[in-house]
Amino acid sequence: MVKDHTTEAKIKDAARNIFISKGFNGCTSREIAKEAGMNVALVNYYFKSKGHLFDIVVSSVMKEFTLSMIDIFKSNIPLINKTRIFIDKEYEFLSKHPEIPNFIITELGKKDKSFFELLDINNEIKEAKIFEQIEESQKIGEMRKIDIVSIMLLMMSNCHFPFIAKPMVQMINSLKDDEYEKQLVIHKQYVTEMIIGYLFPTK
Amino acid sequence: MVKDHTTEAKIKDAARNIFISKGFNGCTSREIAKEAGMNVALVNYYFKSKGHLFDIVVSSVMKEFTLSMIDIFKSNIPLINKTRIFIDKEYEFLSKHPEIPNFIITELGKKDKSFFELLDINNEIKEAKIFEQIEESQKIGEMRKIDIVSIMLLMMSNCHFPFIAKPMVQMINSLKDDEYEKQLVIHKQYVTEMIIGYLFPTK
DNA sequence: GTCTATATCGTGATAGAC
DNA sequence: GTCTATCACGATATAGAC
Repeated sequence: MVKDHTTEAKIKDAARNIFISKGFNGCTSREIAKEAGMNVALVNYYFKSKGHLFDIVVSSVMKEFTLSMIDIFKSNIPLINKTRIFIDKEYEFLSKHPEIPNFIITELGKKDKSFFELLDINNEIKEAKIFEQIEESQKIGEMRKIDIVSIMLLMMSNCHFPFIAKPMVQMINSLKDDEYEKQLVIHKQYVTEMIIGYLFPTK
Repeated sequence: MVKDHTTEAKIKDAARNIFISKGFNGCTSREIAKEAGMNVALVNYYFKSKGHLFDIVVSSVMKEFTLSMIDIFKSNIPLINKTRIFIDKEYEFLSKHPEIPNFIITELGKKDKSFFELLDINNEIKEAKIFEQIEESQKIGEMRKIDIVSIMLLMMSNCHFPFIAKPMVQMINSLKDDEYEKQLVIHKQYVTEMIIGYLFPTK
């Protein structure tokens, strides 16, 4: 996404856009080259092969995606506020990059799944001390006692699905793009209210 | 899914399985023919082209998918029970066909989106009188006053996402397949509790 | 209906001129 | 570095034998 004007960066940006919206098998090397304003040969000159270029894009996108998620965990604020802000930031990020979750899920289902080792997201999360914060909040009776995986599933389900399933939901309800955008703004409020109310019943 | 032994049915079943798991561009006609135990020529003899066969499979899958969703709406039971049963049935259906939502969403993003006209799901839903039931429940103060699209989004988010994002969630939490299955059973309880609690605050 | 053989085209990748 | 031209391969689709 960086606006660098080197040839290499132009190719990578074009590849990113096309891979995300069409997937690896849904596009051709020539298409990427054309989007970048050049020839196929240059793509292979800089990135050796389509597959190699794809791997680079996937790593880059996944890094951006996971970092955007755990970024809020690092801040030193109360858990209940973190929860609100997390939902807020997720909707903000996904409004800008609505195709990324689908891209990651789809391509993750095929590949050899060794990307996450490379990204050491686990270390990043542990560093954020979010687990301790949840445990403490549950101990003092502020947060409902639910395992961490289910908490993550609840949060991600209600943040990501509205973006992932946009074409399906739009079609079922005959909604235009701008109507669906407005719906999302409303929906975020409901989601926040529901999740906070469920995870923190005393508030 | 019908176990018919005609050649045509064998091809359609094979195509269904492969298209759902790999997508249109992720497989070849030969692969489908081989899975069906025959030659490429026969596939085109019965279905004219790969694209035509794909359209037939998509229509069939979407019909099955939408009917499974609105089936529960037709029954003549109280709304709160319908809500519980809907979640139950969705998890049951998705456990059997975990790849279908992703398939529909992905392929829906590309195509010309005229499938739903063909399926007249709208008529089916209206026939089920679910809208009137929701309106009535909201009027008597039983159900929280939320628009129908957001209600649908809440339900689908929490039912579908855990299946759609399985590879991602599994990877982040280093869960094996059987561990994730157990997680889903637990999660369904939380989801039911949370949604019922939010949509029907007085209960 | 079912097969083998083949026509036609598009794709990934590279060689080689500039 | 950047281009044109080309190779090698695999894909869809079909013709034609049985």
